[in-house]
Amino acid sequence: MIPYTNLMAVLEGLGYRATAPRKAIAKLLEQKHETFTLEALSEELPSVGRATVFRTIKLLLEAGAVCKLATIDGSQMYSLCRVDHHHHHSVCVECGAVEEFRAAAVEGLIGAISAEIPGEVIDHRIELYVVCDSCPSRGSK
Amino acid sequence: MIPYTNLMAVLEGLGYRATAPRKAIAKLLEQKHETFTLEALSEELPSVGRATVFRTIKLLLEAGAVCKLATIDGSQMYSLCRVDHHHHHSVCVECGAVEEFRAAAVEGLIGAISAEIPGEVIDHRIELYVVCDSCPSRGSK
DNA sequence: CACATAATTGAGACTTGCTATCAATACGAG
DNA sequence: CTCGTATTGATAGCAAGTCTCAATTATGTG
Repeated sequence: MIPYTNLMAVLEGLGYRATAPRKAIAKLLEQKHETFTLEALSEELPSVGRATVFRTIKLLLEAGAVCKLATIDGSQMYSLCRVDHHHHHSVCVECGAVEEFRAAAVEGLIGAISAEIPGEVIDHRIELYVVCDSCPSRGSK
Repeated sequence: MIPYTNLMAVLEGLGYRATAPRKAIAKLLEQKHETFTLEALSEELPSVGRATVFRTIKLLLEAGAVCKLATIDGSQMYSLCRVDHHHHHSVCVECGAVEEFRAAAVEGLIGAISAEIPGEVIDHRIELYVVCDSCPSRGSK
């Protein structure tokens, strides 16, 4: 299965019902290439109740189809995952565009650092904040 | 100046007055080797108003003497910085103990990744989640 | 040291982001 | 088509943090 191009299928695969609100959310998300906040998403879907938007994103988060990221100032934002393996994100601080990357080197580095710090490393979080090529302050290359 | 062993001096250096509430907060923080939440900190200092605790931590955050971290589930926590250069954190998910590390390799890696992703990397966030040696599920080594 | 004054404090109202409740509704297996 | 259960949405609630403003306190100056 190509995992996250069909969010409704992901939810149905987990036994959730295909309701109209969920379909609307899935459809909107599949077209999103930027980070979003739950509040903003809810505003884009006035026909769907706030609580349902929040609940559905939570389901997708548990399913691994959506990631929760931290902004540069620490607040929360979300992003659709287009790959199903472990990955990290680079986020444009101006437009919110998200890229997913998987650098084998990252995992190697984590391993190396693990050896140097006390305790057992069980998880990690890496986020890069960028200004993307199409944003004004860079000019389109 | 050894930067963050004397938090009150940091604040005074920035022109802030040495008030009793600030001294109490500074003294408590200097002894903390674990992450904390603002709420918890406020509870530990019943003699200081909630708003003042929050405001003072915000000043220390701006001064770079305190860092804001994300828990493994994305919520916020804070930690005293004991070094004044760029660094990252490893946090014990059980007891909250924080270690600061600076791996030159990290910066090298970020540089290498920068070359591979579109846009200009302007900042990054790396956090390791560990179970430290003195926590029950590891046993003290 | 006493004063003037500007910074600071604290109680509590408010905001923001998210979760829980529960009666009404809609999905979908049979 | 029918029924049982999952789901919905309006709203109340909660957690974390900020704002307001009158009262208080630190500090430079005389």
